[in-house]
Amino acid sequence: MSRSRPHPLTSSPSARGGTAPRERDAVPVFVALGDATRLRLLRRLSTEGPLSITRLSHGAGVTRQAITRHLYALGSAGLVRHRKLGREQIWDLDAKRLEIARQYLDHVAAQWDAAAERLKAFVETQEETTEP
Amino acid sequence: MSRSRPHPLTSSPSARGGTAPRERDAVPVFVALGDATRLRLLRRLSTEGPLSITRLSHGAGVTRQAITRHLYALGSAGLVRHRKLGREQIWDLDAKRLEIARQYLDHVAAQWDAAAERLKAFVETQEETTEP
DNA sequence: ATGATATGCAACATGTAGGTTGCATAACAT
DNA sequence: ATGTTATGCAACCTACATGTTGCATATCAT
Repeated sequence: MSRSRPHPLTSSPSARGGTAPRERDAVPVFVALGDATRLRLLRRLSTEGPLSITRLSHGAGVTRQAITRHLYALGSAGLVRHRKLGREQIWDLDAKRLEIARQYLDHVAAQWDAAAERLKAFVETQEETTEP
Repeated sequence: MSRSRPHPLTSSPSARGGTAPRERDAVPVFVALGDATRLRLLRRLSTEGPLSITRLSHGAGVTRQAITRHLYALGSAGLVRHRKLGREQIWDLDAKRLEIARQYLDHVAAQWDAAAERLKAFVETQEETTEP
């Protein structure tokens, strides 16, 4: 959809100016995404907007404290952030870091695109040398 | 770069035909990607082509057994596969599953794009409205 | 002031990821 | 036949992620 359009929110420095995202930077993002509860939190935040811990805990299947930890996990990966609002703590997506994460994903996907095509070409020429 | 071009290998059904990838399916992929050693393995496979366990172990910084485990971890996420070739075990990327993984990433990225724009619009109009 | 609500903090249990070492086995080279 | 190379298998260790419970504290509503 909006895949190759330059984003207005962030000027996307690292991926464009020649500096490809390194594995080291991508790892914590993937780690953060590697949990069903956290993915659900991200989806809720991306569809319902900013929410408090308590609201995010409802229907989550785990305790509020567990949700709190997941939120901080997402936070240290730079995917979400929070602000205090009265006695509530409101969490929302961090657009800036989200853009960076998106570039990681794009980068990985592009790598795989290239690899897939190399693989295709490879298979076409190598098919018979391996096995009967 | 090759982001919006329809892929020849797989006709990208899920992003088009309505079946969006669920979190449950994406989680193991992200888990597999959430490790520096494994990302390096994927990168090597995507640039150097199919390699044996021993070759993948060289310069990896950990033991061969550790690499073996990482490879099987990537394998159970469907990102790589292996075949026996003499006394060697050759690992390579699994193009089919890779395409599915790529769609996950695209889906997530698209979600975030939309959320980012909603956020932008939200901030522009909501700056003063605190609570419902 | 008082009770209800939202969160913070800390201790604890448990599973498992990631790594190691040691030895066994299979396939190759000579 | 024999040594070398590539891998398999298993036991073991350690750190940490995930979840819990219990209690304390801050904020709100009345």
